[in-house]
Amino acid sequence: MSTDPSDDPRSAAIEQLKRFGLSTYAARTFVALQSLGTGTAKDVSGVSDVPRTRVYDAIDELHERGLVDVQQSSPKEFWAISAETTRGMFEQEMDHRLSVLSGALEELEPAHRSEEQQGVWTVNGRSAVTDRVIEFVQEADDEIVYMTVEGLLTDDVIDALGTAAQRGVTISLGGVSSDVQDRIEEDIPGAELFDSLWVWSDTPAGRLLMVDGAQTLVSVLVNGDDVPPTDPRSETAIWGAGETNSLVVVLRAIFTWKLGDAEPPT
Amino acid sequence: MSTDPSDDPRSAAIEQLKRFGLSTYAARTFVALQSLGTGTAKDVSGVSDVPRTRVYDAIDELHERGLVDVQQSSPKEFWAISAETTRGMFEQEMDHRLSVLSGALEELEPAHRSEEQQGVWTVNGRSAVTDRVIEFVQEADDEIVYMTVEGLLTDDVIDALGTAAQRGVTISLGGVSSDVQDRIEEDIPGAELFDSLWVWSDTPAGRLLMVDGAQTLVSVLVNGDDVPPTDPRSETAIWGAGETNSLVVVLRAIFTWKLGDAEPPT
DNA sequence: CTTTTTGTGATTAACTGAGTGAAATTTTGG
DNA sequence: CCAAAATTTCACTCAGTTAATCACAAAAAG
Repeated sequence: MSTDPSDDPRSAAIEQLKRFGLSTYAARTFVALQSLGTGTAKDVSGVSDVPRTRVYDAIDELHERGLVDVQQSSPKEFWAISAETTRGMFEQEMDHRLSVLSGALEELEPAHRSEEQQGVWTVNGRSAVTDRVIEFVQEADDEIVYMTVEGLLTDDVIDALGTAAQRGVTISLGGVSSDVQDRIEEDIPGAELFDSLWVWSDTPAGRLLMVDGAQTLVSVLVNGDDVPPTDPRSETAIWGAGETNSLVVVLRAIFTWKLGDAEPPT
Repeated sequence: MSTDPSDDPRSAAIEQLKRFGLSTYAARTFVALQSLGTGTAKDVSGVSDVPRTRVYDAIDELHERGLVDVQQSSPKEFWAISAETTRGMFEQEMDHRLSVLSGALEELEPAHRSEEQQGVWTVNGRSAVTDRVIEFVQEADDEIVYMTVEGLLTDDVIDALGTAAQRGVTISLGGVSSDVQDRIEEDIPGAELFDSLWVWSDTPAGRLLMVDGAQTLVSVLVNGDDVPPTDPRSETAIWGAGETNSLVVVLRAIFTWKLGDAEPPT
């Protein structure tokens, strides 16, 4: 609020640079140089609130990272790389770090994951919930039942469903308004569309997913205490896995009944 | 050396997670959970050296970020998302932060950059040098002279040269062994290849670039004090811009003389 | 009902990093 | 060539953050 990116590009940039691992002085110095293009320690100190005597350390840090070039004269002059080059620089570093991380994590990952579970797990945040949905959809073998409200049927979910459909998975999709039905029929040919099962519209409804009758997820849109309802963080979900998981059992019963499926509950 | 990623995926992962903004406890906890798949505070504390009573705070942090799901029971159980999902999570966050950063920086960037310069700038590190080379090549209008040693003629540089060639820029390329010449002729049709100008091979040679007779760069491969010669960091360059820049004047003189160009030195 | 385990909160210690100032070096002007 | 001013480097203090420990409340297990 106090630092809206568009309001004050300075603080926004400084904030991000710090989070990318620069010290406060280095971040401030770089931003100052960015607007100056070129300048001495004095110039930098003038527009950046960095003590002049500390500008040199900051420059060292930046020079090491390749973000600033230095002119060996007295007074020394400093030159910041372009915004575009900066982006490329960090992009590369992040790519690298991501590879290291995921490589290491994969080595640690145990063989078996998320088979039979007793309890029910909770997830916070829309993107985390979406991730979980996609994960489950990707693991589907036979059948997917997915009920959702308009806004939450995003492209990535549709993609995952489409891929599953091609794999031969039966897909039942509920809660979709007629506007979007055309698109769905195009992207997911085999999908069977059904209407919302119950009083779905006036509640803070989210999504409802069942995969192979053994993995289920339910989400709601919370009018959080400090979070506006439009905020992506305002979605919370619970999920459970395994034939005998309580959440799974309940949802399977409901769906089997309502959709009039052939399979009887176990 | 003490923490080779492949030697110890644990510390490598923890290191990266911390750099991505997690606290030490959160990082350790996540890594522990990653190898456990699922576990209680006690379990986590056992394998991670995190005090048991602090595991809960760490989990809070991770749950906020969507990296861990929680089971509301007693004892609470925790579940870490898969390595793949973790990567996706951070990838998305980094993408976003990069956009914010480069957006803010572009707003700050002054109109004019790197026109006439008096001094000579220094750059450290191979990637930074390469960036500068590409930047200059992209700004070329008339003529590029580029002399380099084999290993430093990477794909991205070739791409940039190719683009410039299509723009109608004359390209002279030196120091390329006959092996690579075929490839060059294919990628950069108009390029004129010439042999190394002088005793180029036994020196710690790097590259030598001149653009439009007004922008030049010279690099050497330093056998750094603490840096092995193969290390990408071991390249250092100086560059200067402007018709009257001293480095530019010297190099232009040499090239004009050696290549027998029509243009006389100013 | 007692004992053990689990979860929450408060408190202390250690450390990193921002900020300050003095000393050494270099430049500039006489 | 010398003196004054500025530039640069270095050492130190202080504050804020975070790791770590401890004490206590709540809940399960026996």
